[in-house]
Amino acid sequence: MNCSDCQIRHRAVCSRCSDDELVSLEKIKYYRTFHAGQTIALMGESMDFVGSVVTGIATLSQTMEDGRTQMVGLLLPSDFVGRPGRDGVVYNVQATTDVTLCCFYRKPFEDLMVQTPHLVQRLLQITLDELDAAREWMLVLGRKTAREKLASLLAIIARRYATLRKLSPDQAIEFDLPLTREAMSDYLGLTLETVSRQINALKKDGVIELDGKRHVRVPDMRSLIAEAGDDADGGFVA
Amino acid sequence: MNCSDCQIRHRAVCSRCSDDELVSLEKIKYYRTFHAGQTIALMGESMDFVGSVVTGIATLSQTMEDGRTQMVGLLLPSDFVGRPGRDGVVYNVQATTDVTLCCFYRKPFEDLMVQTPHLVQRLLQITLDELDAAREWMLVLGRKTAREKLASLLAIIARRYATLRKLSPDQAIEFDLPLTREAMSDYLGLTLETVSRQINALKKDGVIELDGKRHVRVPDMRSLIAEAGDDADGGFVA
DNA sequence: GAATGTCTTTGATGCAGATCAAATCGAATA
DNA sequence: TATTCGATTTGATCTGCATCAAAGACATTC
Repeated sequence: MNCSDCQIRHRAVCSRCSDDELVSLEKIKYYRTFHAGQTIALMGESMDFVGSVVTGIATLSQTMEDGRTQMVGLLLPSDFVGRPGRDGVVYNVQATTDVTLCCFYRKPFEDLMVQTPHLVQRLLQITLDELDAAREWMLVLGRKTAREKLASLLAIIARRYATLRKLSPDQAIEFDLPLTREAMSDYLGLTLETVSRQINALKKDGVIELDGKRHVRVPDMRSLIAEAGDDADGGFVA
Repeated sequence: MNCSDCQIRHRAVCSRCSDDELVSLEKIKYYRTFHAGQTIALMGESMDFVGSVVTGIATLSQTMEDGRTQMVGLLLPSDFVGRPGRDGVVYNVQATTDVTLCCFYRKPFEDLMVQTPHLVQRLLQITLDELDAAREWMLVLGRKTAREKLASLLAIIARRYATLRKLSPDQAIEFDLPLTREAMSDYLGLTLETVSRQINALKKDGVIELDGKRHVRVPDMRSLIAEAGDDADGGFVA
């Protein structure tokens, strides 16, 4: 399996590399899988690879001494993992579902960065995207109500699924929630009880449909986005 | 005035450039000042420069249609401004105090980026720092109490002042608050009344001393950090 | 030195979401 | 089919912060 075989073309690293660069990347590439719930990297440790998510979902989170935790990143397939040029990990990285990563050993990857400027350009753009997402998320955390927070999260996930499956933005979207109520609460700065109540409120109001506890159908993306308090086109990616 | 004359060596752009690169940067550099309260760039517009803050304080913020606003970035002297490789501005950039920017025209700057890989490396590191700060801030917004939020903000500002003035982290720090109560509330996802109450509570408890409404003295950084709920060494930069 | 405007403080009250507690559901296992 | 255990829902109550309202505190201008 080589880079262009990955089921999903990584937005992250090799999707725009030249053939030569792909060959160089191939040499330092390996795949690694983690089980649901498994820790990928722990805050304070050093991480010897960078890479991207091929399948599954992982999260980045921060924890206070007393146990309060806040998720600060949600990694879906094609997202980049790692901090090129730095060895310390500053958040906990955890597999939420089973996860396959396409990894590159960090040291040789960094050597490659020195040789191939355009790889660094690419990483800069990825990082700017992550920064935009983080800042959009700050607005959610700081200023939105619980209902708007839930709608925002569902909209993000729905949008990503639609993109991965190449659906038009108009049609109804259906997907399985990749997160537990608790993980959602960590994402949104709420308690899991509030998450449960708000999801069911959105269901009662017809904004979403639920089949079981995890399967969600969004009949009309626009009304979900309206609930999220975003302007029509807005809304962030990861 | 050339790049190395800036009162503060920009962490942002030219502080580690070679002489050649500095010469190239000089050619596309200019200074620009904004008055307190003035808008530097408005969301949706395009911005024709990147640069860094030489003096004064600027903020990045996002606003919902109904007027709720959340600050997503605080730019202190030496911080980088702009989004290399992109023209759209996705937040409002505003001068909080009078601000001097050291600007580089964006187009030629981007050309320079292609020629000088190490400049891109530098920008990647800057952006990773901003991302770390944004994520730390997400923990503040999502999980901290009003008192902890205030202590966190004061700690950030105090730390930055200490760094700029090269004070040892142990000694008492004194500074003028660069933000109004309202700006602080936008930063922290609170109301200005709550900000006022919590500041006065911290004063009453001896964590900070106030002289007038803006001048703050932190007799013991460690107790402020403890109030912020951070572990001793933790705490982010911008 | 009165008037005006901005920033800040202070008080009273209300409510969204937290907290505490106990069911209920569903999947996996025996 | 019964048992167990994690995930989720539901209910009752509490509380931290928002909201609404009004009164200082300063600086600036006339």
